[in-house]
Order: sequence, then structure tokens, then C-alpha cells
Amino acid sequence: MGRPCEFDREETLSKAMELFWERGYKATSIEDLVDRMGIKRGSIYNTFGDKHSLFIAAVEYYAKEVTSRTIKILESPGSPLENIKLFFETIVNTPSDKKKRGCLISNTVVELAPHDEKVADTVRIILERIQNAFLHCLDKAVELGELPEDTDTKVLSHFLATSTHGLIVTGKSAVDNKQMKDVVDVILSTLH
Amino acid sequence: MGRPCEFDREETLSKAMELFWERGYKATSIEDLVDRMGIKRGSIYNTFGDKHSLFIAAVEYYAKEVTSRTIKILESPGSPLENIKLFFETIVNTPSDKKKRGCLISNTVVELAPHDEKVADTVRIILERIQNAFLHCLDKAVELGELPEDTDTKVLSHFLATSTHGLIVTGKSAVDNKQMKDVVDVILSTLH
DNA sequence: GTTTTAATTGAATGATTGTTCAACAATCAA
DNA sequence: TTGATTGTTGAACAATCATTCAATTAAAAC
Repeated sequence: MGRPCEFDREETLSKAMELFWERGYKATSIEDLVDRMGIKRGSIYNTFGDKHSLFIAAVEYYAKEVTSRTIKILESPGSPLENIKLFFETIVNTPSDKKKRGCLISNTVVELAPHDEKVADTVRIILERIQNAFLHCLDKAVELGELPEDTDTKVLSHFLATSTHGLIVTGKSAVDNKQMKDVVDVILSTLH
Repeated sequence: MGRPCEFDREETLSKAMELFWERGYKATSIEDLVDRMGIKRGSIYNTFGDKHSLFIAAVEYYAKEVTSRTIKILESPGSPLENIKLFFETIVNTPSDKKKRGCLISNTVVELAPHDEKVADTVRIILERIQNAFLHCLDKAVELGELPEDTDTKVLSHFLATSTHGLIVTGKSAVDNKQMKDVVDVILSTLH
């Protein structure tokens, strides 16, 4: 009962997420959010609580919408090693203007995680999800004979997760595409 | 002539750098800087200009004092491959509380470089310096027969620079030391 | 000792920050 | 129709932000 919402919760949250993704947490003001989300201050506080809560909701939305889609590449049927290759090619083939946003999770790790426990916990769960996707993918590769039986898949999954971070940071500064493709080749060469 | 400075420029700049390193640009206020640097607002503006200029000075000071020291590991005499190993071991062996600060350059790439051309230029030069150090180190390794003649040292140097970024971001979130050591082993395994 | 030059100081600036709130509007149950 | 309930709205809040400035202090030049 009561007056019904005039906006779609997910739609506005998506817009907030985009803004945090582009600018980071501190550099995004409530006024910026009001402009982008298309709803008034009161409605934001009413629906999402304060800025900090909204940010965490945005990060979780990012994980659900963006990260999940990337993880699905690793989980798709077919050759696991080919999927991992596809995963990194997707990162490299992102257009350079979008590449400058990097990844909301990596950005958050750098900007907030060290000083904000709540954010750190939120982000840690998402990072573990990515790492697990790598691990399962590698395990499947061993099962299918694409990797030797004695492969240390756990260590390799940690390496791939770290490499992902590295590529994203590199992409945010000097965005030389050939350079990044070469790096991906070296990363993939560790899987043989 | 005129009244002499009562503080040491480098000493206060060093303190400003430490604060930016710990908290980032946006999260550090002038008041925070006044407290940490031990000089009044006026003296800061007098000596370093505005906040943005002070930050760039701090980044350059970081490059001169911190980054240079790390690069010297790569340039020191003896086995180049051993030096690279030492380089990464230094990163991993940083105590975990200090590891959360990460690297001021990486942090700046993520927080500011995409939106701030002046900062981006400053940082790009420093990143190129690191990459060149890797390159020279690898070239020397080829000369000394530690790496095969046909090694693509340029590509490998890009890979090592990217890996450095990756390790630093990983260090800022879940700081499992064994995990990071394992990753370093994989990184180093590409050099054989 | 007077003048000149520059650093220090603390108060004040206006802009922006995140957040709250009272008045109003729209729906539902009675 | 009348309350109850909830969303919308825009103004207002105190706090903090980066920055400026006039008054003061200290040294060097004359």
C-alpha cells in the first residue's frame, strides 16, 4: 500500500553503478548521482540508504551483471583452455575508452578496500568467485587431458587472477593494444 | 633574502607523499596534510601551490625515492635473472600492513590517470622507467647466456610490468603471503 | 636603524560535501 | 469519503572542502 515507486530500482542502481565505475567512490557526489540516476536526493536515501550503502549495492550489482557475464565465459562448455583464452581476449578487446574505467572491483580494491572493512568483505567474496571459476576451469582442463595430471591448478588459478588485475591496471594507463595482446600470450603460455 | 624557511622542503614533501600513499588523492584533505606535514596551510600553498600540484610533486618524489630504489635492484651487478627474482621477492616480503598501501603509482593510475591528463603524463613516464629497467635487465640476461638468444625481451618486459601491477593489487585485498609467493614462482617460470 | 623581502599565522572565504525533513501527492483499506 | 501509508519534492542543514589574504614576524640589504 502507500504511493507506488515511480522508478525502477534496478534501472537506477545500474546508473549509479556506471557512475561509480567511471569515477570511483570519493569522486562521485550525491549531486552527480541525482543527475545520472534521474531521481531526487530523497528517493535515493529512501531506497538505498546513505552513499556508502548505495555504493555497496552498486558493487554487488556490478558483480551480478558484469562480473558474472565474464565468469560465464570460463564456465561455458567446450575447451577450458580455449575459454580462458577467450576470457583474456575479451579484456584486451574492450575499446580503449571503456578500458579506462577498468573493473569496478579492481578499482574498489585499490581505492577503498584497505580502509573500509565492509567494502573489503564485499569485494573479497567477488574476487574469490573469480578465482574459483579459474580453478574449476583448470581442473576441467586436467580432466579432459588439456593439462598434465600433475598440474598445480590452485597455484595457476591464483596466477591467472593476479594477471587479470595486472592487465586491467595496465589498460587504465598506457593503452597500447598490441602490448596487451603480447602480455596475454605470455600469460597463456604458462598453461602448457 | 627575506625571512628564511623554517622547515625542510623535502622533509615535508615526504610526509605529504606518505599520506597520499596511504589514503589516495581525494581522501586526503588539506587539513590532513597540515596535520601530517607540520606546517600551516599558507606555507603549503606558498611552497607547493595548490593540492593538485602538491600531489604531482609527491608522486615525483615517490618516483625519486621509492621507485628508484626498487629499480636499482634490477640494475645491480650480478645475475639479471636473480635480480628479477629479488625484485618480486621484495614485493611479496613487504609486511602486510604496508602492503595495503600498495604502490603510489599503481594507486594513482587507478584513481586519477583516466580523468587527469597531467597526472597521467607524470605517471606514464615513471611506468616507462620501470618497463625499461625490466627490458635492460632481460637484455643483459640474454647477453650473459641466462636466456636464449631468440628471447623476445620486449614482450617479456611488458609481461613483468603487468605482473607487478597485478601482484600489488592482489596484495591490497586478500593478503595471503603463500599465495603471492606461488604466483611469483609462476611469473619467474616464464623466464626459462 | 630603516627598508626590503619573504615566511608564518590564523581567520575568513565561498563552494561543495552528505544528510535530513516538513510539506505535498498518490495509492490502498476501511 | 476518510485515514493510513508511502513516495516525491525542494529547501535547508551542518560539516567539510580547497583556497585566499591581511597582519605579523624574521632575516638580509642599504
